[in-house]
Amino acid sequence: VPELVDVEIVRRNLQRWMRGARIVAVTAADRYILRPASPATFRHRLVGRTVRNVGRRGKWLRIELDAGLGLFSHLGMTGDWLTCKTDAEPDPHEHARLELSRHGATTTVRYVDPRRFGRLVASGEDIEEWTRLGRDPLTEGLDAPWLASSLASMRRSVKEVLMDQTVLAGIGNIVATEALWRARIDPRSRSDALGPADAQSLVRALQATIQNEIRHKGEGEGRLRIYGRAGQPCPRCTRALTRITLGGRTTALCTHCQVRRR
DNA sequence: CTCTATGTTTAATT
DNA sequence: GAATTAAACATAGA
Repeated sequence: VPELVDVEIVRRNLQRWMRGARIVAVTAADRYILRPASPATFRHRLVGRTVRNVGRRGKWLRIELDAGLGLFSHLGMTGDWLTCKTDAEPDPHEHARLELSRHGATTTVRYVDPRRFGRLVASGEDIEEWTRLGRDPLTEGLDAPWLASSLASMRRSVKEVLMDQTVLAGIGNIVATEALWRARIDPRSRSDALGPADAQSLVRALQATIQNEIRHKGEGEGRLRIYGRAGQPCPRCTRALTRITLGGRTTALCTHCQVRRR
């Protein structure tokens, strides 16, 4: 459940379930996922706190509590927050459960994450992973001159820059792959070889891809044009899509209509 | 059995 | 030193 649009949907759910509620009980024991790693310390920081708001930057969630505390949550590859009945049996991959009370009504939410790449951080101040995030395309918007200067200041491939969370917060492998196809830019192009027109194309492509994700949320993968479709015809020029590895991530592209900038 | 996976960090290699 | 690549983390599914 990992790219920005999915995380935003989780944020809205959490906001609805938790805002204004008091945390009356916490169950959590996974020293790999929790920070601080001590489950007792982690639990004690949360119990008794009231949820003021649920925020998001990129792929990070921040459940804002009273007393200046925050519960930061990254979903990794397979993390998700769900609501369940208070007496529900633990899910096999459940790693945290919060019981909340609001106007006498009880709500239970739980964090489920089969691969356990996610993190839950209970902290009295904003964590570094949060503060060093770059611009969030959904909440802060994008503009071409800013992206152009960001691209020009780096010497990595354009795809790696798009996925750099300190530049753009929330862009993952799917959105980066799709947006570069829409913008007709070869993902291997060095970012400092892109000009203002390329930046403008990319801004539009990113916005279109993200809006398409919002529109088709929960509709499976039919929404994607080239991600995971290597070997199949390019939807634009019908030539077979190629598969490469870039920055350690699988990338689909059309070597015919995505032009490499030099 | 092998390969791959929406993420991120760290170690190793070039 | 910089840049690229591999490995690591855990688990499920094709």
